[in-house]
Amino acid sequence: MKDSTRNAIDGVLGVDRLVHEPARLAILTVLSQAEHAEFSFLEMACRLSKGNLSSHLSKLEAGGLVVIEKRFVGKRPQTRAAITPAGQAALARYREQLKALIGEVHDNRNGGEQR
Amino acid sequence: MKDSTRNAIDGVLGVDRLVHEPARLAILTVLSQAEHAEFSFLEMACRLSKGNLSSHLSKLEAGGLVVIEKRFVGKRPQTRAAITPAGQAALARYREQLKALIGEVHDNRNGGEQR
DNA sequence: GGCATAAGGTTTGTGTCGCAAACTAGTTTG
DNA sequence: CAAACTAGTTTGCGACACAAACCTTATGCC
Repeated sequence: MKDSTRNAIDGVLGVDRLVHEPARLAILTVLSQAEHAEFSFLEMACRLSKGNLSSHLSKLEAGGLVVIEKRFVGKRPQTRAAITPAGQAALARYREQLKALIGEVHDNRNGGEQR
Repeated sequence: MKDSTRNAIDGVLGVDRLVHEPARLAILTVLSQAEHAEFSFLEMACRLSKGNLSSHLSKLEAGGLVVIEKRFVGKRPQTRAAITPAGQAALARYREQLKALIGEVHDNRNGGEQR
């Protein structure tokens, strides 16, 4: 086993579970591409139910990766989310960790047996 | 939002959780590089406790992604694991899904706001 | 006005999971 | 023979993801 692969594995074992969860990864990815997004947009873009989206946003907010802004548009409440610098950093770090694992494994099935 | 990004998100939301779990991803990655690996090797290579490794291997086996071979070496029992074709396929698919998400997002913060 | 429907979310309930600690079984060492 | 080590498995528990139910305030429609 290559040392580089080993490092990649060490990396993946330490991924931030807050980012790793697919639903939240989707949310963060969308948010990383826009200034902010409103609840119903995320709901459709990420194909999440309202309940699910709500709780995931709460966790991301609790972790400081996004900020939630609540306001009124006309008489209706509207929730918007934006990624924070910490969120951008966490996402970038996550991408590096997974790229290390995914990218550097070539399909060389040379793989001699251990011991 | 780019359509390609949307597809990537759709992909990530449908990842196989059996593969997605970091501990199991590490196990599969190691196994994908060798014919087979024994329990104690995986324990160290993936930095997992015996208990953890045991239960993750059981789940991978239940899902058909690995096969477990038990045998005796001298008087001692030995457990070895090997990835199955289905496991290779699942891992390959997983890599594609995450590569799509991670790879194709360039850090163009052009991201006009929605609506 | 009165009633149904929808928008915009939040709260609750439930099953699953990951992890650590305890346990089992047999072997080697002192 | 007792203590310690190898090689795992089982159990207990807190955390979590998802879905379903719920809440509150508009907006039709009659």
